[in-house]
Amino acid sequence: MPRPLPPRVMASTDGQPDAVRHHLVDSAYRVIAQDGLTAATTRAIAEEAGVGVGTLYNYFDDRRDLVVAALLRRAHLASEPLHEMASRAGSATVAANLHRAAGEVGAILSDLVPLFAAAFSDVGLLEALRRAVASAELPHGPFAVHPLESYLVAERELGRVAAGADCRAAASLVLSLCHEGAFLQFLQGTKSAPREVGDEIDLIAAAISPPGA
Amino acid sequence: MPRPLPPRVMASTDGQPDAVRHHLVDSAYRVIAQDGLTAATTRAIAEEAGVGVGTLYNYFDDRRDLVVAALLRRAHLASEPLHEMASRAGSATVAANLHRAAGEVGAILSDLVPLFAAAFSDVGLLEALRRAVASAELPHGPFAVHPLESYLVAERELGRVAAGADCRAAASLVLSLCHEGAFLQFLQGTKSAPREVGDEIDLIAAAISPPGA
Amino acid sequence: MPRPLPPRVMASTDGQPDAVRHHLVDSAYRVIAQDGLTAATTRAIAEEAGVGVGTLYNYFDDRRDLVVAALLRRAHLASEPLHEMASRAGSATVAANLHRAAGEVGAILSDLVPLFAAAFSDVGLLEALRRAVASAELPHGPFAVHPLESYLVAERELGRVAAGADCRAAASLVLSLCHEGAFLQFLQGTKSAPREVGDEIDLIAAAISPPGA
Amino acid sequence: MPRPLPPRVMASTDGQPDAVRHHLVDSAYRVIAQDGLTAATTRAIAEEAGVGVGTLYNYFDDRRDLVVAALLRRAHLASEPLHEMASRAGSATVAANLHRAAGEVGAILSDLVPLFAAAFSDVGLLEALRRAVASAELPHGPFAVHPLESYLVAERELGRVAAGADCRAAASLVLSLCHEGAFLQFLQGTKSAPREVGDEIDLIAAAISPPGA
DNA sequence: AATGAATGAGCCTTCATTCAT
DNA sequence: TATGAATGAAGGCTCATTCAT
Repeated sequence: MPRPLPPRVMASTDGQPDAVRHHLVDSAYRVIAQDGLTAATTRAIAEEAGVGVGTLYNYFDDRRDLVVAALLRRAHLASEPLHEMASRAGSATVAANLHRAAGEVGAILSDLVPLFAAAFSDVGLLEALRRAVASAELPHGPFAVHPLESYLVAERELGRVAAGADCRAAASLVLSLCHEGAFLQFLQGTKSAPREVGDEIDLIAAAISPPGA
Repeated sequence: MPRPLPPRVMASTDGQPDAVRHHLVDSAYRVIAQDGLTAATTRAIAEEAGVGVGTLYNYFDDRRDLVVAALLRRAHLASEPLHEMASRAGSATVAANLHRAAGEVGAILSDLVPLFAAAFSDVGLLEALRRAVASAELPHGPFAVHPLESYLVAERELGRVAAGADCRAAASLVLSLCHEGAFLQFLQGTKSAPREVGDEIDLIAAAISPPGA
Repeated sequence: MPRPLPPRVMASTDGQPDAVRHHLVDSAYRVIAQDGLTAATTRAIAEEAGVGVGTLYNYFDDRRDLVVAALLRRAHLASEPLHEMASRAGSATVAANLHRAAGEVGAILSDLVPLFAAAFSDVGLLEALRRAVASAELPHGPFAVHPLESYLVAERELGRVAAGADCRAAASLVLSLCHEGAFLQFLQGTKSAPREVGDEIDLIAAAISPPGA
Repeated sequence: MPRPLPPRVMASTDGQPDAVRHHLVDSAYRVIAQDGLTAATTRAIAEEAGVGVGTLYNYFDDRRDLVVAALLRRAHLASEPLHEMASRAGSATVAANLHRAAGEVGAILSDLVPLFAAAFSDVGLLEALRRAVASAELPHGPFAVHPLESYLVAERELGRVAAGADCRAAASLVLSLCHEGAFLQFLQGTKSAPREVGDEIDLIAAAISPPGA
């Protein structure tokens, strides 16, 4: 007699399998984000989700599956806001927009880096993650280069970026900076001040500014 | 329960406590690098070292101690070559030197990033690592910024870098690039081609080149 | 990993959690009684119970919890028969009843003393035991003084014990005797003859007998 | 090259094998008394004794041997003062002397009971202890009955104890009382007040006092 | 298709004992 | 004969997974 899902879960998923999956994936993410991958036991995840342990196995083959799904879904959700970036072309100044973008990307990566980095501890998990990443993401380069590059290209078309500037490289540099910032901040402890990257952004902005500026 | 270390170990350590410690630390490193932190059980490390499990506890308080030592020692060893960088000022071209430096740093970080990132999965280990890092390393910024910055400053004094160039920011950008490259490469699998960062380095080199160049 | 408890266990517990708990507690008792606390490893207890090790942890927080429960439950069970003692007032002779009581208490303590004494070797266990004993038992003095004292008081009211006799002290002496007997017998080996305490009981009986007797 | 014993040990033993044995036995006792049998590891004992672990095995076959020796030697030492008891016959009052004896025996047993009781946790140790006890001690009854009985017999000869009194039984009762007191006090925690046994002693004293008293 | 008790492999750690020095 | 590093069996405990309900 398949008992129905508990009311609380039922309410937010309506029992739709996909919605339940998302609920479980989000619960897994929350546990990992809060207490680390090591603490993300099936029991902890089930508890966070408000379901029985066994239920997890009705939606995922095993714990690894669920964890990988949590990492990827989180990456997807987190990077969504980035896509509006191109629409800012022409407004404010290029340097200001890059600063702002760096802040936004930095916040996103502060979420993601610890998760993905943690996967480095488990070769099996890492391979599963690699397969998933290879098949679904990053077709042309590192995380989220695209939106930022698109923005710079748009600015170049507006003449606010030098005609010959390598927008891809510039975008890539900004992202690298954010990436490393997130990595180091987590390594040094969340309580430490976020890394200051203003000078580096300025340098990039200067490098691609049009000759007359 | 024979007294001396097994011949194989004896041969390479001569029974010197410090040499044995190093041997154990290196064994731990090899296991972690190859199979991930999760696989670095005391048994696996002892086996890799050719030693009984109990022996580990004659040299380290606990597994964490040993793992932290492995990470730090590796970081120390790996970053040593960087310090000759400043001596290259004036030779070849600045761009070429930066490309070369990026290659070297990239190789080093390919070693280190997976190790440190793996620690993100274990809150306790991470804290121990933070303490160790905070007390012994990185006094003025991210990993290894110093040698590269020193090199650029030297070049600036030689006039091969623009007088007003922000050497710190430039060095920091190069390192971020390498850092992210190492991270992504490991995420995508060691077999994948190392990330191409030439364009980004060129952009940086151009940004700091003296006006007339 | 079959779901239900193994048939043998299922048969005697019907799967009722409380019954299973009791089954485990009794198994723990048997191991401790037979082979000593040191031999009462989680594996040994699980084996005696016909259950997997992990199952123990579904019913108890840790080994100590289980052991304490075993000691207390045994004490409870063993001392139950004592409570009918008061009803013997007036029958037979006081001396005969004391002899009989000594025999019964002796048997009980032969069960209990080895268990509790064993706990003396483990400081942590002892403290847990102290807390349990302090909170749940022995409110007015040593183990089981009450029933015996009640009996003597009843006899005093019947005039078969001297009016001024200190029933508490007399009861306490009888119990001390039994206690030490159990201790020494266990120390000398179960096979040795139980200690002869007849003379001591006679002395006590004489001390409290009414003047005319 | 047999290094000599460390100076500190050498000083107090002069290197005499028997003195060294005693030193080790005493060290073992101190560890057991302070932290319990569980804490009496070979390392802890060796440390307390100021010698290397290996040295223990030059004087004892194994840890058990040493522990048994510690328990027995301590019992021997502790009960020595009791032997002067007989000389108190005729002085003060019998009751007072019994109270005093109870106090002294109680103190001794507070030392011994925890040690012997702890041995109950280890069947192997217990058997070794039984053999030792059987061969060397307690020929006629429980611990230290003899001195106390002798004292009472002497008093009887002086007429301060009833002619027909069973001195053995009376002595045995006093000892039982002390024994249980020590046991319970340890069970309830050293900090708890020592058990009050005055009334019981009075009862015994009254039981054996001469008719006219 | 939800559950959670049962399971046992496997983890980290301790410790009595040995033996080359 | 004193030493203490080396050893590995064994201990307590966790946790991914299964399956009867």
